[in-house]
Amino acid sequence: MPDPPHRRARLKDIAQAAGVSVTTASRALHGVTGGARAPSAGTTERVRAAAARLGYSRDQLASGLRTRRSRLLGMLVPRLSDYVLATIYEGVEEAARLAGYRTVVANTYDDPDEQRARAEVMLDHRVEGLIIGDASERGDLLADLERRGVPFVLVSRRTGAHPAVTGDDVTGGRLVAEHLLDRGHTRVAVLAGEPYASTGSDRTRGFLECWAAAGRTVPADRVVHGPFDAAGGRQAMQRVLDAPGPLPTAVFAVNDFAAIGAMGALRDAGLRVGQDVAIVGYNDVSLAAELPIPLSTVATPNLEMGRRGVELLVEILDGARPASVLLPPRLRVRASSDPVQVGGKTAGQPYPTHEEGEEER
Amino acid sequence: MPDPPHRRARLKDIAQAAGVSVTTASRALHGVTGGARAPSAGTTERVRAAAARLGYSRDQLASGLRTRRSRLLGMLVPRLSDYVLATIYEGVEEAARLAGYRTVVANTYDDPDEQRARAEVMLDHRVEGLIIGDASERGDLLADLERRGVPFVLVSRRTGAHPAVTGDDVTGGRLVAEHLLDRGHTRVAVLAGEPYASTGSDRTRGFLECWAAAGRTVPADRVVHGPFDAAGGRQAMQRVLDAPGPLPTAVFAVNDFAAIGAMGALRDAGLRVGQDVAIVGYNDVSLAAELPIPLSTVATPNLEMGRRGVELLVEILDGARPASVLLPPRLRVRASSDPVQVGGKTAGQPYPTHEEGEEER
DNA sequence: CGATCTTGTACTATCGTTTGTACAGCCACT
DNA sequence: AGTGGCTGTACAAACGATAGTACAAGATCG
Repeated sequence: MPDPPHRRARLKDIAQAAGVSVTTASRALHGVTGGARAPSAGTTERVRAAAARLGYSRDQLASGLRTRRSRLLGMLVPRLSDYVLATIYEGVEEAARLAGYRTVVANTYDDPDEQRARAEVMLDHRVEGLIIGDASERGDLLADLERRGVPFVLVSRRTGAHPAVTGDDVTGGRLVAEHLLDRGHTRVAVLAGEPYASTGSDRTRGFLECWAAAGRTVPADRVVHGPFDAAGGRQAMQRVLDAPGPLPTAVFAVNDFAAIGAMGALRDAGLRVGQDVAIVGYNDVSLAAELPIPLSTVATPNLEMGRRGVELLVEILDGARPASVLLPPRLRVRASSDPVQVGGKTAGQPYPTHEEGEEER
Repeated sequence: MPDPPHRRARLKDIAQAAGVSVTTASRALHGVTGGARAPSAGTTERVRAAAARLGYSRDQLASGLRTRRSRLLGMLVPRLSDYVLATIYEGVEEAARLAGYRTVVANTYDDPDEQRARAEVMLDHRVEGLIIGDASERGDLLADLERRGVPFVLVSRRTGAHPAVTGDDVTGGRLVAEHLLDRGHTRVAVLAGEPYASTGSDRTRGFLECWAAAGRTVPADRVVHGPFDAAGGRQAMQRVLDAPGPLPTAVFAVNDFAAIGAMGALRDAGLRVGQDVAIVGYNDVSLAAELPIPLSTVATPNLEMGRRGVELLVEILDGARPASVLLPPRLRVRASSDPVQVGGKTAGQPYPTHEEGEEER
């Protein structure tokens, strides 16, 4: 027999069933705060039983209205179909749950207007804080939020002095440069991602600084911006290939998917990835190790980033002013930049080989 | 100068500023329903102006409490870092917004307990309906929801007679079988995905039925179950390669990421994808076309699936009993199953070639 | 054995919004 | 000129839960 449709039990029903007042029912079900007294053990037991029997569950809308606490955190991402951000969100969701919060998430497609609109909707829902995964140099949302006193943290990308949890992208870029220098490369191209995202620009900067420190240069037309996906990587790579001058022997793509797209473009141009051209990506997406030509890349602790983001935000909600967090990157060398792994044949001079990619899981 | 921290304007403040009652302010800001009368044009204008000036925005908690309408839809997914589900969610979010709803989403990791727990939390938040992207043969959540009168639709996977929006996976499997038969393959393996998910099992069934109809059989140990990701695909492929008997000349993986993992395993075994072994995936993820060896696959309209899911749910909320929707799949032949595209060399006998993969965007 | 303290419970106001109804003013009509 | 119909506004009661406080009963003390 179906229940009367959509009639969830209210606290009043529980109280009635247990023969107590709503107040007592409320206090029996959830710990007592403040100076009020707790119901007796017997009463508590009766209320609990009644609640279980009637399938009671608290109405979060009403509860939140009264307590002025939504226990809700909002997250903004460029888009969830981006594996990296989706993974970060998984970390956010997990940590938020542990901390007693729920989360909502919205795609902003890196559009400042969307970003603002989605943030406002979340604030209408009285989220207690925001986790911003799409911080960008454009738009004034962050300054505005700060002025209004809305608690927030950045994850993945940083900008300005706002509290952020990011990978140490400058170091990551440097690791890649060191690796490629170590393998004897001199002509290199960088697929640098979107110019407004710190992830791409920091990785690029770290790379170029290290490269320059080794006394080598990268011509300006060999640093190409483009979207963080396979199609974007393919296009950017194609632009490099179409440019005049000798082809690069190594490519650094600041994103694995862009790297995969670039692999396609290289192959179409008749070049063998890992032999004629080395390529290194960034993020170590789960796919990277499983590709036909496994992709060298830099691992970033994405789940961890999400978790730490929530922790930081919770600290801020508790009134602290925590410092930003930089998570260490880790180079994973695979066949795409290591001719030895690809089958022994070397491209040009033989490179020294050393295994760095110790797996963790 | 910072506003008094965290003090959003309430309707009362607007009313005061405009010199009217809260009632009138409420009616001026949002259309009037029922038998009540609308404020005059002048009043409405004054209220609107005050609201804009004070930066008012309705408190959804309070509003929802009073109206008993949260305008919130909940979606359950196995995990958002699964590209396919993330894309479906993008469609859901978009359509929900157009229909005046907001959405929340939760990962269930295909765990029945998580699934139930997350659904309950959403119902506590008074979501008006659920979009279930992780329907499985296990667990009794759906029957339970139905009994309780909770409106829901399934997307991506179907089960039982519940209203669902899915791809026509049986037909999709058949398309792949026809393609491989057409190319003259006789020995085939199927990487069939998780046994509890209709996506995998329907695609497998469609494939096997068509294959059988052509008078060919697939030995039981050539139909291997496993996770829908690259690592799962690699493992499943490895199991096929390790089995006794002659190697298959074609592989159907019911998921693109599994197909990519399988490509890795094949390559490790010294087999050339697209020449020695044909491989076809499923979903046409954006990566598939950009791979070094572009992957043949079956395109499923994922965004559309999400959108239609919301439409169906909204119809249900309006009291209708809409029929399930099957979206047509589309075969995209690329180099991984077409030796001509791979560079002219054929594996065994020459196959007829025909281009089917007209792009849309 | 009466006064005080403790303990458990209920009463009541409140969060911000919406909505049924009451009411005051105004116009037009007979 | 009196009545009826409109119109625009305000009052007050919800929605469901929580928190401060008041109050009744039992325990404890001199």
